[in-house]
Amino acid sequence: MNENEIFRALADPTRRAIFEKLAGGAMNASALREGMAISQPAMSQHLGVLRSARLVREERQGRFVNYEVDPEGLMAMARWMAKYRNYWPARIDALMDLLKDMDQ
Amino acid sequence: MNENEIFRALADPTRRAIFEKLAGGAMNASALREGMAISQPAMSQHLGVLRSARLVREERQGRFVNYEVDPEGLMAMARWMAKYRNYWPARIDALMDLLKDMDQ
DNA sequence: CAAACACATAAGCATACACTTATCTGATTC
DNA sequence: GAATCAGATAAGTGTATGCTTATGTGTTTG
Repeated sequence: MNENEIFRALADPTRRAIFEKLAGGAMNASALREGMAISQPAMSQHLGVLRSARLVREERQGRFVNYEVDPEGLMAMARWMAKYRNYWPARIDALMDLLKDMDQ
Repeated sequence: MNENEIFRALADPTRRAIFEKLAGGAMNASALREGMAISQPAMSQHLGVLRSARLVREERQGRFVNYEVDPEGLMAMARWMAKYRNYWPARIDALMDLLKDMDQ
């Protein structure tokens, strides 16, 4: 699927920090920049990468663009992990089985 | 933690292919190369990256080195995902709670 | 409608990364 | 112990990537 984009997106620590911040609540790009020592274009580019990986989604609100976590990316990651559930400790194995069920 | 190494390691499609192959059963580096159009040094370098991310572990056997999936890397990934369990669909949420319990 | 604002895109640059071709290390076998 | 084999390491190279400084696009406000 788009595993490649997902793992590539998360391979960058700045993008993981952005994602983590968004996980704390939806925010626009300017608000995300606060306390992050990152230029406006860089933020925009990072958000673009996260968005095309479906880890994040946007919603225009006037002249602001609100960003929030998109569960789709996390789901795709879980589906990838589910393939290797035989390598999980026994207690986790049951969890992954359920995950697999969702794999419609 | 070593999330950085993990996501970086998995960002490369060749390394994911190697990991997937190892998930099918332990193998030495030469066996891994079969049908993979990859040079011996490239394979060795990829295995080095996967190993330092703890996605894979090795065991010397004579002049061969046997590689296998190391559950530690997958666990670390799951722990990362668990942080965002509030963004998972309800049914998955319960799974992630249990996962979090393992987080000793 | 002009200025200001939020954000995206363009273009250029320095570094990281995946590959290559040697070469080295360590183990086995004749 | 010399040749061979499995694998690691070294060094070099092209491309991807994350950044920068402009500049562009769309929206709001005076």
